[in-house]
Amino acid sequence: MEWSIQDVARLAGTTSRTLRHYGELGLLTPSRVGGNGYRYFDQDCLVRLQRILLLRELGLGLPAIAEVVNGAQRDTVAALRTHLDLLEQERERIGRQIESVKTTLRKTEEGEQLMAEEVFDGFDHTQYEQEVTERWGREAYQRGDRWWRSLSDAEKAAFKQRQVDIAKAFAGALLAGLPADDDRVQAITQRHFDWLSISPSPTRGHFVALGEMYVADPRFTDAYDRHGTGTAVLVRDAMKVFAERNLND
Amino acid sequence: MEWSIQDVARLAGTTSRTLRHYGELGLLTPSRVGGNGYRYFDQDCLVRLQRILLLRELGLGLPAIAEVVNGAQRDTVAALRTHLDLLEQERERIGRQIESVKTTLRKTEEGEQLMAEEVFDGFDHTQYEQEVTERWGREAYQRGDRWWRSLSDAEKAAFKQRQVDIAKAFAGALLAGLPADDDRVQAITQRHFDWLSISPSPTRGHFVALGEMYVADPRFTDAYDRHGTGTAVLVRDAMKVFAERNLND
DNA sequence: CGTTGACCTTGACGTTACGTCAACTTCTAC
DNA sequence: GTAGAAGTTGACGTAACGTCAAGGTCAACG
Repeated sequence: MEWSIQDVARLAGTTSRTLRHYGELGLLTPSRVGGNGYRYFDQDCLVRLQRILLLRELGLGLPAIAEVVNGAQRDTVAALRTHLDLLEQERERIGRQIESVKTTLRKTEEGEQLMAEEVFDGFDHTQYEQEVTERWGREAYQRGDRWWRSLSDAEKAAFKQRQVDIAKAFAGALLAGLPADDDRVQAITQRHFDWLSISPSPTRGHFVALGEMYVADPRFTDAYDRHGTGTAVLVRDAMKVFAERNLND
Repeated sequence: MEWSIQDVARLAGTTSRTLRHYGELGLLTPSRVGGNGYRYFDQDCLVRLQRILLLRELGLGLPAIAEVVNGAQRDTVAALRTHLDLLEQERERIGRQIESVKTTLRKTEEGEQLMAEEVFDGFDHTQYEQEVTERWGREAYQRGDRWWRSLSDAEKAAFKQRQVDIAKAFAGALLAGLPADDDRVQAITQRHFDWLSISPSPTRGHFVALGEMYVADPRFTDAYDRHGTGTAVLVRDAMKVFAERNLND
């Protein structure tokens, strides 16, 4: 089963523009892109979109959402459980808001003095951003951290050095004016892929999304562009080509 | 009792910048401005801010919120009741969302096929804008009703007669096959507008909404269609054209 | 009395998450 | 085969603030 971009937009109560936007950010990659460029989405995409919209409603920014749905939680089921938790919390918050308004209503009717804090109980919903990133951040961080700390100092240094070497190689390719689909660039991308594959092996969509993140997240672009401005963009393009040639979804 | 801008920001879980922004838009004027330019807010301001934040959470744009809190609902208590209703609705929507996610969770765990519509049940929260403006229209009608009952019998009779004259004129135009944007029809609409303006002068949106009410409310359609079937529809269309040409929002 | 630090002001420009054309291609259906 | 709905990629616009910059105000403490 497969849906067109308009189908999905209507189903989710959003617009096709929004879906394309999410595509650009590597948030929601179509499961299939036709030879004509048309985007098609499958069931997994729908579940992913459900998660995205949930997180958005909880007030998270799109980059934060990207980190959550791309990186951390490979386990969809666990992620959905967390979402349920947050939704319950949200419902409870609405409940507190209702009580607030009821109080305001009653006291206004009776001309009674009302207390400032109770007027706004349940109104601050900026808490979620923290809560969510904390929850997922902790999890992702712990996984990464455990792995990282399991390395010896020499291994750590080697890992860092490999990233620097690869970044330099990309920067050199950029300087030489090589296109993303050049064989030599793709060879570097293979090294890059291997380097990333030390952690659980990524699918095609995953790899492409990772590429998009490079140009979106300043932390990553810095790591690459310090070796030459524009390197990060080349890396992303090269990753896209690499994914199409070598990975299956 | 009086609060500084920072006090209010902290109480409401927002920022001072936001409060200043609302001030610029005429959404929330400080109850007092010191000789030094400092803004101070009293209890009424807090209640007003509560309403603003509520409407914002329901997805309304700031101009729409301005219309609601400035224009129509002078009666704070009635407004708060409406808000309570909307909040209950919102809570119910969250409930539907929770069910959606639960379904997704269960079916994902069991590897079952999931249905597209149920994945996104409760996700579209664009409905509120409509709902709120609709209610605002109803409320405006009720205000009109109170005004009506305050008139003497003679005044009521005169008012009715004018309506009948206008309705007959519209019916005649309909019989002659004139379109809504015909000058003669628009002249009648001007009379109609003047007739309505006896009650507080309407904005463009208000006038158009009133037109829509004519075809929705049987009490009104009767009053016009008795002079010829289809008159109410013509009236609505003519009002729309008139509003576009002569009224500003 | 001076100064330190928290708080206030008014601009003015930056940012996020899309909305909204524009210009063009592609599928669907009579 | 032609209309019309739906798709594409840019590119620019916008709403609701965030974020400086440059400066005035106020309580308090030494």
